[in-house]
Amino acid sequence: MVYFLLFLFSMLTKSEHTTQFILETVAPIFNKHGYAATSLSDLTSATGLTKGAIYGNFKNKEDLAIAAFKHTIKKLMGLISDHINKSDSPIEKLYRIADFYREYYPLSKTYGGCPVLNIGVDANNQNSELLEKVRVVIERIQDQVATIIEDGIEIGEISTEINAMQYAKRLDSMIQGAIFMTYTMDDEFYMHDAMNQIEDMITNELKA
Amino acid sequence: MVYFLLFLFSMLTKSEHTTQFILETVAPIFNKHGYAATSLSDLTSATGLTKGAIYGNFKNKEDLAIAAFKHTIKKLMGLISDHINKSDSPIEKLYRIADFYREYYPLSKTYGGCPVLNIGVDANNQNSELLEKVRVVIERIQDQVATIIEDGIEIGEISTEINAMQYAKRLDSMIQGAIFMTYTMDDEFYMHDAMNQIEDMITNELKA
DNA sequence: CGATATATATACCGATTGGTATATTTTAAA
DNA sequence: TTTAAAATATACCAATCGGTATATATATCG
Repeated sequence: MVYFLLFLFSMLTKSEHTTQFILETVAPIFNKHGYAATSLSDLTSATGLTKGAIYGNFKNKEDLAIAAFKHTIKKLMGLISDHINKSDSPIEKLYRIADFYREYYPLSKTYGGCPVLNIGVDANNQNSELLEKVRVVIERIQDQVATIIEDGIEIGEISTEINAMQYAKRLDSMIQGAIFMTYTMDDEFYMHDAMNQIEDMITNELKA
Repeated sequence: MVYFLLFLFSMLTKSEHTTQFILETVAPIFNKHGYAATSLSDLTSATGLTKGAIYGNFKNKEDLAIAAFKHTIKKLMGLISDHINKSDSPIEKLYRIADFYREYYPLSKTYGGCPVLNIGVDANNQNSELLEKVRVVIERIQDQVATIIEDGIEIGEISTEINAMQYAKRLDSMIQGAIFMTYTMDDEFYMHDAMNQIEDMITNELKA
């Protein structure tokens, strides 16, 4: 009975809540330190739980790292989707992507950095399963941007000359470069300059 | 006597040769796996030496990692300088930078990846001393590119409208983004597309 | 409440970690 | 060739690693 009421209100059982709590606490640590440099003791001291609790909710360290990555991605993708979908116009959505990333440095810091960049670099040559998850996320992001561009072409907002997927990849690459530079140099110039450049590209290259 | 002859021929004593050998063997490992994920046993088994030999040549693991990073940077910077300096014209030098990076993926793989990207991400939130070395390298690269642009402005090859340092940072950011995407997706499209874009920028924005 | 199931804590495992003190080997110079 | 010094190997250290078996505590439900 109590279980049913709990389920109605929060959609989470007590144990599911613990799982979520672990993910939320642990994700920034994996994101900041990388897989190998994150020890179980880091995780127990951060959560205040013991290894027993953690291994009761996750099979092993790798499974936890993968779940933590997915957890952060889900949150970030939700935020950018919300921001983009405040407009219906494809070209406006593209401007909104640039607008979103202008605040990405302080925002992503909350999650311990950009998970695509950090886990992407960390997993390469190290953890093929985690790397595959990053690749899937990148492909999903690019598909979404390419779809926006294609929609824009269809309704005549964007030039028919544009190769949607190629352009989506180009934008993604520029954004990731700006993220890396901003974090490494601790200087938001890179992010803001890249977004200025992307807005110019939308105006001068994409607009029909 | 024998020492003097050795010095004449190779400019390296036996022990200096060992130091160089360790660096050359160890640098790609640190570059691929990151600092924390590289263990002393990885290094001893790769070099065929023992911990005694390694700690006889380097103070500790961190010092070795820093020396290894500098070692790889020195080699890569030498290669790009050689490539660029085949031309005297600033605008040609910029085209030559794009040309160099077209082959950067297979080239940098030899060294275990791009040290700026890999160590930059790995050292962030982990190793402030190593991060500082990466920042110094990035600043040096940007200074060199900015100087080329300034030279181009001075001799009338490049538009006076251009902010040299800002443009150097923008190019650097785009290149690093292309490196990250190329490595993470294992797809040279990103690198080649970015270099096409950069060549267009040189032609359409920089040229006087 | 009492019984059962679930979740968490405790205690422990062998293996590995970075690092060091010392023994041994190799090198350089007389 | 002998000797002193430098370089390398060996053996060891306490601490920590990821993981597990088991004990304990906490929910859940009849």
